[in-house]
Amino acid sequence: MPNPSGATPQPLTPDEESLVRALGQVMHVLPRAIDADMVGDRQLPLTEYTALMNLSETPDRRMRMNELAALCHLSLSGMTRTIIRLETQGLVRRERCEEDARGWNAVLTDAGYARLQESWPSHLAAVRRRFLQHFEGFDLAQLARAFQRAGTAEPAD
Amino acid sequence: MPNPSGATPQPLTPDEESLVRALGQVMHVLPRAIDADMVGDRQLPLTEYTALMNLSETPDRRMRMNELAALCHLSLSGMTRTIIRLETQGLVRRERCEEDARGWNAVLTDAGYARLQESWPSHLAAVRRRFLQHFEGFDLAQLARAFQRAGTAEPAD
DNA sequence: AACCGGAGCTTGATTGGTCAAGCAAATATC
DNA sequence: GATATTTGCTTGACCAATCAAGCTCCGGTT
Repeated sequence: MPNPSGATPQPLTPDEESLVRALGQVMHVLPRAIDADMVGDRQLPLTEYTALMNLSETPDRRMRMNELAALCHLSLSGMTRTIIRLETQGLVRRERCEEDARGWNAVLTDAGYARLQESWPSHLAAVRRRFLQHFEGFDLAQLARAFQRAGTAEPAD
Repeated sequence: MPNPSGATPQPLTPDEESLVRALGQVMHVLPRAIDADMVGDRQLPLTEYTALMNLSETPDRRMRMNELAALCHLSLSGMTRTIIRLETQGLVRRERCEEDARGWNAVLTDAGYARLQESWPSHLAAVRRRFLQHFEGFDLAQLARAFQRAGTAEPAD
């Protein structure tokens, strides 16, 4: 706790304040909006989409639960549950891991791959329309680096 | 992704891609991190903090459920439940609205105000440390405007 | 003045996530 | 090589949010 008792810290400047508020709003609105676009379009909730996406980017369309969870920003148990949902839809199948019998691979099925192909354009369109569009003229790379820093759990200080 | 057959839309540029990914990470990590900082510090989860905050910014420390829900980016029922949690901690009290007997006001109690005073510095510090710090040198006002546009549910197109 | 239609809020059911405990396989230690 | 520890994943209990249905009250019609 950076502020030892007593003195109140410097408040935010108006610009800082509105940035923080706007980010709060975006964090709330954006996932729902993208989700809605996709559900309306190709019935894949964002979490499930992300899982399929990450699987598809792998050479043999399979990944260990641990790794997949990390890439999807999900807890391991959250991942288990997501994969179960996908499995019951036939979009993913689970196989025991050969070199470690404790481990499982989530494997993208052909149906899953097909579904992803269907969903991909509408996801992409939503991301552009809802987000990227508003950052034309910005230095995206610089912005991306700042967000990467902010997304890294522990600031070094 | 793996770009298959037919007329597929233009994929994202690498910079766009990393911005989107980084934003995804931030949206996941940041609320949890701030929440953790605060819980460790002054036991106020972010949602409840936001509610108290908004109440405190009002001239008479009270607000109708509807309005409060909107400001907290919460559904009305979500707001009801949050206020109930706060009420059982004695930080907020509910009063029937005078000019409309259907309505309720959430009212910040003295205890609530005190608790907010305690929490405020650590919240502020967390926001700075976890977020604002990484945007030094940026044009914050411009950035805020872009986020405001992105946070407005329907893009005009 | 009795009646609707709709507004303001709460409640019930469901969802999608978390954390903690459990189980089975792997690895380290003796 | 037997036992203890650790790892990988699942399961159970819980929690905070959502939506849809319900209740109460308002206000305009007639």
